[in-house]
Amino acid sequence: MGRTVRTRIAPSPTGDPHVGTAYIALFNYVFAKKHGGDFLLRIEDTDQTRARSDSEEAIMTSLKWLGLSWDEGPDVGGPKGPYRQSERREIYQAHAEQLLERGEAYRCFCTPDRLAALREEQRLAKGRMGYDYHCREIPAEESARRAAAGEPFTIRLKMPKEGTSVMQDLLRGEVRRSFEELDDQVLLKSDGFPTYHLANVVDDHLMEITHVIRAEEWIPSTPKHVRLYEAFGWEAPVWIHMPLLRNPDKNKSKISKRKNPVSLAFYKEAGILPEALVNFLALMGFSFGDDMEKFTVAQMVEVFDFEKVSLGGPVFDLDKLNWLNGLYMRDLSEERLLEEIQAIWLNPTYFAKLLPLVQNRMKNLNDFIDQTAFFYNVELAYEGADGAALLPKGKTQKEMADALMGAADAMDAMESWSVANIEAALRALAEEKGLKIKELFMPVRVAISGRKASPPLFESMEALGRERVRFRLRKAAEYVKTLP
RNA sequence: GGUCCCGUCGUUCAACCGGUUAGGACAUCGGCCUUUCACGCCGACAACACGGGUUCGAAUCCCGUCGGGAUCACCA
Repeated sequence: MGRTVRTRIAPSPTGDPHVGTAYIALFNYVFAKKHGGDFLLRIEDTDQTRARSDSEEAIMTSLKWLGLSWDEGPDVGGPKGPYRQSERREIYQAHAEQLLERGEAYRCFCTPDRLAALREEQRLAKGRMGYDYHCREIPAEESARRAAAGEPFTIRLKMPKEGTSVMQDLLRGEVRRSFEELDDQVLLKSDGFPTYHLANVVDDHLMEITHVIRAEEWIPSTPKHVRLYEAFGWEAPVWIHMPLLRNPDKNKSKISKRKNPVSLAFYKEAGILPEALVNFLALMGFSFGDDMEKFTVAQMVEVFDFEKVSLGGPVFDLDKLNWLNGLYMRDLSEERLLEEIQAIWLNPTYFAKLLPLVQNRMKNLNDFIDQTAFFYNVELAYEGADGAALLPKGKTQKEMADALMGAADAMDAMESWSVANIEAALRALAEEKGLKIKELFMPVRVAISGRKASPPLFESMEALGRERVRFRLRKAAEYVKTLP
């Protein structure tokens, strides 16, 4: 020991900052601080096709909002930078090259088509899945010649074909897995970018990460990482796999945006205080001791120990979060309470957004309150005559539930949140579902405003924000199933 | 399906490496407080997945079964 503890959170900027990211970040942060170590932020943007431009900044904003600040990262820099993987391409290429020279890896010239066909074949045969070593034995000279000739290739790690991989997990003990079921993982893609596996191991080593605290879903691929450390001749970090947050559905599946709000932005819009959210996240798996449930991150740092972490997949339960948040609300000073409310809703910026939407509908100043009420809360009640409009004449519950869920998905899928994009997405959806415009727009209007009469639909949705809109569309989809 | 991980009230977290009427919290249901609601307080309901072992004694240790989850990409 004696080495400074260093942990990291390594999110991929592919969308809205995820509650699971905050969850894992919290434990990384707390563990590092407990041991007087460093917590770093590294952006894993090696997938050029999925990265979203504004996502990285949103991630940083959200983590800061929660009070989880990093000692080194893309914004603050640090001695082991850069902290953005897209800026480290040469490093990965050099390391892949090194593995090639050592005979620990090889070039693979298989096309995506061939690999897809192979997978399909294996799936049908119900046999062993994974790469068939097709290119593993290509002689070095031939491999070099084909590469030089411009033939596209990936670089794969040579895994042992037999034997057992052993990994020590701090929380779970020894985890063994036979090499026979592990194939030769691609390390460097044909576009020259590394896969997670390579980038992650290289960076963790170069950044001197001592403890890898990540989600359980990584357990199956950890043997590949262990093998990589061996291939490089490096010392592996301590592995710690946290349980996965779960949906409140029957099976407790891994938390997902189709079933549960997962965006940190949603919780902020829902009026949750950051200290309550982070406290709640801590409760997922961790017990403070003495039945204490309300505590700060600083207090958690004091007492933290992985022995106080349990492994069952915790269900993310909004009820308890809201109760906890209420506790924090009551503790707030009037000054701070006022500040918070002003910051989120009662501010000129937000008013400026809403006023144009309702001005010509107003007969007096007080109408503003009535007509914009739905912009200031999260969940709407659909009982009553207006709610019944979620189900247009001649349409079935199933059809409309499907359409509303489709709308929720469409809202998520669009690149940037704008009035024009919202409208285009909804028109496309109506077409796709075979609905008349009003058969879709009225239900959507009711879903997001709770009323049949509302300010302009797309502008209202835009002002409401993506997350609340998606939440309401999902809720309306559930509600419509209960309609007569 | 193969492999791996997990398994205490509906949910969450306890019960130190075997001995408890299995505890706290959320939710639910009662009651008190209160013009109402909320808060607060009091109370009720409610769990060791199942089957074998080991042991004087098992929620706790071992094995099996069942259940759930994750994973099997040129995504992370």
